[in-house]
Parts: sequence; C-alpha cells; structure tokens
Amino acid sequence: MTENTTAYSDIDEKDLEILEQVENDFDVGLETLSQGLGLSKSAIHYRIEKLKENGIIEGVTADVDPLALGLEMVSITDVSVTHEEGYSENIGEKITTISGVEQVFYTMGDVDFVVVSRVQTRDQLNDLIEEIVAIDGVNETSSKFVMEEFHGARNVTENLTRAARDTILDS
Amino acid sequence: MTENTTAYSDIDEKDLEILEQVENDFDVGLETLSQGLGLSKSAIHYRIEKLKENGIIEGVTADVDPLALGLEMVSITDVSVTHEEGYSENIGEKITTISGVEQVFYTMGDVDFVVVSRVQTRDQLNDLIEEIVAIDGVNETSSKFVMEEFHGARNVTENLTRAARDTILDS
DNA sequence: AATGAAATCGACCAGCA
DNA sequence: TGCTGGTCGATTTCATT
Repeated sequence: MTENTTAYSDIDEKDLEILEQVENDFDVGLETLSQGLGLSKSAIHYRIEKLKENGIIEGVTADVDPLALGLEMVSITDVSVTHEEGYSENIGEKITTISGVEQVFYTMGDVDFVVVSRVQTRDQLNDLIEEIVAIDGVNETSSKFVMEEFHGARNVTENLTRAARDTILDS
Repeated sequence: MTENTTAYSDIDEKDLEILEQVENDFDVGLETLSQGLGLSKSAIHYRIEKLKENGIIEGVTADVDPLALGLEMVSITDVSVTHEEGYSENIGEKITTISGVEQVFYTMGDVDFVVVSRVQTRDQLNDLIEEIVAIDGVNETSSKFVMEEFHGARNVTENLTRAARDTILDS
C-alpha cells in the first residue's frame, strides 16, 4: 500500500474543529474560535480562507426555514425511466430544474431516481409530478408523503465516524 | 374565509430578494445588497437581523463538501417498523443519531422511514445499517446505492413556485 | 423602519519562525 | 509555509428622524 495520498488537502485537527464550529454557526466569530483553539484571529482567518480555496468549504450560506415560507408539504417520489442510451444524467438534471424539487438521487436498482420535493399545496405537488412525468424517457412514478422530517445532523463533520475522522487525519 | 393570517411574518419583496441572495452566498456583503435594493447598508443589516429573530433565517453556516472529507458513498435506506404505540417518533430520532445518517423522513405508506446516509466505506455503511436494524421496533430494511446526486436548488427561495411567492407576499 | 456617525469586528499587509 | 501583530475596510450598533 503506497501511503495515503487521497486529496484530503492536509486537514489537521484544528481545521476539523474549525469546520465543526462554522458548519453549525458561522457567526461564532474569529474571537471565539481564536480562544477555543489557541491561535490568533489572523491564523483562524487564513485557515478558513484556505478551506474555501481548497473547496472544503463550498460556501457560506443563510439557512432559510422552509416552514416560514409555507413550504409544509414534503414528498418523496420514486421515478423509473426507460433505459436507452445515457439519457439518465440528462433526465436527472431536468428533474432538478423543476420548481419545488430539492434533491435528486440517481440510484442503482429498479427505482432509478429518488426525488425529494417541497411545496406549499397539494396542487403544486400535482403540477410537480406532472412535470416529472412529462419528461422524455420517464416511465413510472410513485410518490409518498413525508409526515415528519428528522433533519438530523446535516453537518458533515459531526457525522463522521471515528474511522472516517482517523482516515482524514492520517494524511 | 378570514383573510390570510398565516404567520409569514410580514415578508416583503425586498426581504425575499435578500433571502435569495444570502441563501446562495452570505459573503455578498452589505454593499452589494445595498446597491441592488436601493437601501442603506444599515437597513439591510436590520432586515437580516429581523429575519434571523423571526426564525426565517435559521442560521448562517459554512457548507462543507462531503467529498472533500472522503464521504463518497451515499445510500438510501427504506425502513419499516412494527406499529405499536407511538414509538415512531422515537425510532426516527434514534436513527438520526446514528453516525453517518444525514436525513430521516417519516412517511405514509408501507415504507415508514426513508433514510439518507453518507459514509466513506462499505464497512461503515454495513455498520450503519446494523445499527438501524438493532433499534427496537425496526422490522425490515432495504438499501440502495446512490450513483449520482443532483443537489439541485437546495435554496428554498429559488424553489418557490410563482403561486408560492404570491401567497407569501399577500400578507 | 431607515439613515448617517461612532465603535467593533473581520480582511489584508508586512515581518518572523 | 504558517503564525503573529498592526492597519485598513467592512459590519454592527447608536442616536436621530
């Protein structure tokens, strides 16, 4: 085995700590991070910049509560397609552009796409599903309502298993 | 009908524009927002503060790229449970706490939970599924691999249909 | 609720280990 | 290359409208 050269871009423990914090709340401020890690504010700043440049931090965004905008209806739609050529990618992207669609997964198995969508009303959901069906190559759809959502740890760093952490730090 | 009193907390068009921007990239800066909206920087600041206080902006967070941390393996697991009492909530939360689990949906239908998880290796996935099965009340699981992910518009505001926008602005 | 001025915090520059 | 301390610019807060 030729040593671990996977491109974890030299993430060390301090970087991981920073990631854990800012992934939860970017407003913590350099001061707090600085005190918690025993580094100067500038150092923290540079580390965050580097994490952005290396694409580890993809961006800093405001998280908007869907419920606050009336998007109370979540559904999961299984989509199967007719398997010609390599149209699958194309279909996936088309589904993504439909208004109300949040996530699209292309999966192995009899169900080809799993689509998570979020809308305000049942009418909007009907429209959305019709738009999926209208896509060329879409074969069959089957939807289920989401009654409750446990949006657990969306945080990548908090979700790391011990093994995963170790792999990253052994770089 | 007694007029629309749904708690959209007086969101106006300018608020929606701000939300669209900061949901994509919080680093845009007050200057840019100020120019784009024809308001002073302070005014923008206060509006953002208010959106946070009202819970419309749940927080500002750094988005970490899972791939950068080696989390390349995504899977969707359908979980059915034995229907006794109101244990469902409990089970949902237990699943959420499992390391590697990203999202849990409690749905209507024969499949009770849909679980999206993200891990580094197949071993980690096996462990994760074993942990789900070990939960009291879990009946059966069935997993599929995700080959491609179209993480389309995660942005709530961009995903609003015209109808949804109108509903919000008519407050 | 919005504005402009004052205090505070983050971004950048140069020197240093 | 990465950290520190200081300066500049941006953000936050204050007093006022």
